[in-house]
Amino acid sequence: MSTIDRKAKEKEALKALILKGAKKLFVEKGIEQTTIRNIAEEINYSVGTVYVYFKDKNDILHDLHTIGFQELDSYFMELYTIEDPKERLKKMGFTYIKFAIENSEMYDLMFNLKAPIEFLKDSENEDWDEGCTAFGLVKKTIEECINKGYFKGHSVEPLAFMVWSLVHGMCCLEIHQRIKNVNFTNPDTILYDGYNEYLKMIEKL
Amino acid sequence: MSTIDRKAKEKEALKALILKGAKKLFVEKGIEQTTIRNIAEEINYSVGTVYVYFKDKNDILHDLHTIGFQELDSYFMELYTIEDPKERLKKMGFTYIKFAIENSEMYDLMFNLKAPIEFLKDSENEDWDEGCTAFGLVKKTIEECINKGYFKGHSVEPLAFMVWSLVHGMCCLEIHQRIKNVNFTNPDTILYDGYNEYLKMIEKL
DNA sequence: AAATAAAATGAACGTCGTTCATTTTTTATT
DNA sequence: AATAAAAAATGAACGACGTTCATTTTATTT
Repeated sequence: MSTIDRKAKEKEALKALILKGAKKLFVEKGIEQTTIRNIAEEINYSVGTVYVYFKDKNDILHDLHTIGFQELDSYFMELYTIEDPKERLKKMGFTYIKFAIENSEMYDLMFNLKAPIEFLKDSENEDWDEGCTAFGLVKKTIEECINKGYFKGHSVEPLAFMVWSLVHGMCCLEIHQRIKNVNFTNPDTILYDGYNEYLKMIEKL
Repeated sequence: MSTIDRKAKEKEALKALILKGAKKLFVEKGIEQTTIRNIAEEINYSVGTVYVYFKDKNDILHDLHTIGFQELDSYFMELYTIEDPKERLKKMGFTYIKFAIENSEMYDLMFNLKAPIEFLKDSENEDWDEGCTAFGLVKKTIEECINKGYFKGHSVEPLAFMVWSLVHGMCCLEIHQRIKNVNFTNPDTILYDGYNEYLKMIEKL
């Protein structure tokens, strides 16, 4: 059945093509401003074809959010070479922020927008696997820190949640333009300055 | 000119009525799901009337975001009685989170959505006054802490930004449903547990 | 070459934000 | 009190959105 195999591959290819076109437009002009018609036009297919391969817009958004987590993983790759867990945790914050700034639309989709979560509700698996994996990395690193004697008096999950919230909050304020519109003395460096406070804090825990 | 005065008051009243109707529907069924037609129907006016009093949907959203900050102020009122700045900073985090959880749609509008910021660009005043005032409160409290000898080695603005980001991040993860979909051991108390880590952290700074 | 199956299509539906010529109501003038 | 002028309210209409599905086009099998 080589025909069936080829067909399956073609279907996968077109699905990937749609996602590629969608992502390009999302990055270019924002998720909200991108329509299904735009995506279809971008890849020279009709609107109807998009709906052959995806149930609805949420379906596209969910797949794209999964791709986003793969890209975040590739950012995190460089962290695996860092032996000391505390050093890794520090660098992780930087990498996370870097990803958010360089991929703000994708970041918003992954961590803020309703679409990917709404899609979960309609599917059989209600867990947010991508989030679990990413957060698991933070938890694991903090666990290593605690095992090494750092962060005395702290619990793994609550502390991991706090650290995640801290960098996530910075990223959100930045990408939602709440920083440059508040009169910081140094609005251009406040993200970096805030990250340095994070480093100092880690040392004091 | 009592007629003119009355007219002005009537205009203000109808504008407030539209905002009240809009807010009710926003809270009930979400901002995205609320249409101008919904709002008009809610207050028994025509669609056209809404556009007599507001330039567009962003205009409504911006006014509502301002109202949101007034409500946040009322939450913050209880903080003014706290003399010790460090104690006040701790409580401020709790109050902030409480507001976000109890007014999640308004919170999203105030701190995440593009609409209020986009509206600023089209107006003469580009500053985000509401945000400046709210953040000024955090800055002032931290400044008092530093003046009292706390937080040695830290700078006011970067630290204020970090603290704001920390609680903001928690609120965002919660209201965007990224908490309950990550397999926390205690998903129901993780917000509270995370806040407690925040308290411990403040003590160690 | 004909029959069958699969894939792609785009017109059409209901709804959205928004506009504006028209109607209704209120105010000012006689 | 009747009329003219001004202000306020209206809702049909527009283009664009996500989505559907009967129809057409293309590919595969007989």
